[in-house]
Amino acid sequence: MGSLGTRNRIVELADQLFYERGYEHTSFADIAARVGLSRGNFYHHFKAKDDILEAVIELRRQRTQAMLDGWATEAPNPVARIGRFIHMLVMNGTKIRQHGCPVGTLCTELAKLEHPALPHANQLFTLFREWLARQFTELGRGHQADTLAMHLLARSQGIATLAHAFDDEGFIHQEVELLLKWLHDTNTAPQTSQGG
Amino acid sequence: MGSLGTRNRIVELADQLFYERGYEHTSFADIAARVGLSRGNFYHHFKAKDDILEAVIELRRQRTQAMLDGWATEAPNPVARIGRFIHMLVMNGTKIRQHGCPVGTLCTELAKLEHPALPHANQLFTLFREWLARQFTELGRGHQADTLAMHLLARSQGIATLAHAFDDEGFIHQEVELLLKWLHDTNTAPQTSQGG
DNA sequence: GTCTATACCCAGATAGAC
DNA sequence: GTCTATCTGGGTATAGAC
Repeated sequence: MGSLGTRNRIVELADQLFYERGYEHTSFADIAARVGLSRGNFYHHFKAKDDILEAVIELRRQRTQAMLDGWATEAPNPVARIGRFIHMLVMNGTKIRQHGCPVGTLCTELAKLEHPALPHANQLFTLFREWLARQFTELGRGHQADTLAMHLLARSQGIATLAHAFDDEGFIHQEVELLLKWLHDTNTAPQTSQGG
Repeated sequence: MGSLGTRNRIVELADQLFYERGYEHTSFADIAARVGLSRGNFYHHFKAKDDILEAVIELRRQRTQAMLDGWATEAPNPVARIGRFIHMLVMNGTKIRQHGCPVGTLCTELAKLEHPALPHANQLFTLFREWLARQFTELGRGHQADTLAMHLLARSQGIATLAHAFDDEGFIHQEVELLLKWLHDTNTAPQTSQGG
């Protein structure tokens, strides 16, 4: 219990630091200081830095899955569920302005490092992609569900990147309105249109 | 001339390495090895790593400006000019798939590092933003030119991020088609619409 | 202008006492 | 399980010979 608690605390705080400062820029000393542990004691819980990264990604994966499951049960229909995804940009607006999208920034960094954990991190994107595609399929858009999912994912990524770079919250709201309009049009337009 | 040539070579190759591996992950040794210089000799040209970064950003700024100037003279009208911007995603598709957008990935990394060169790097975004806004203004969209510019910039960023993460070239082509359609619709739709 | 040698620091990682 | 002390490597940066 004590051990598990400490381990969980490490992963929790490493998760925050990796998001705020990036993976490479976060040192053991940084995490240890925030947890309140000595550096030496660290290796009792994790043999290597890569192991902490894997644990952090796994934590994010589980939380993302739980969030998507929650949306799937709370929201009454696919349009409302996709609306929850879009609304996430507003809900997390402050964090996004400060640190960008946690998924996008991590995957981009790991790709540049050619880090072996990259495929694991990309699963976070895939989780959203497949969940969104499932919603579009339920809307009768099965033949282009993945295309629509990728389109929405890309729009969200771009919004997060620019809101971060320009530290602009109003921009998020503008773009969220456009996305909701797109979602509506996509559902009422002829089935051959992909939106845009 | 010898000195200037070496300095330019350093900046040129540092530019490539920062794009491929990221700024923090690129060491002096990496650059020196690619240039064919000893580490010691490096400090004859640049006192600190930050100085190389500034020089790289300045190089990119000048090249971006020259590219935008070129588009402004080559393309006969604003729509064609904006089309050049969109087409950049296809032209640089291979690099984008491998390393992402050079502007977006640099700004995101420097933001996480809280690096003092971040405002300088953000100028690269601003260069595109203002150039695009000018094109929309010429199309009679002055009252929402900046909004449209930001929208297009965000779409491009998102496309680059996902093409990078999923290493997917077909996705770029799909999305470029949607962007061209959006550009067309934006020009024919009533002036109150912001596109989407 | 270019090199070798080296100082210096901080990171990841280990050993072993308590 | 936690600590201090320490090793090792790689990074930035400097000094000084050629």
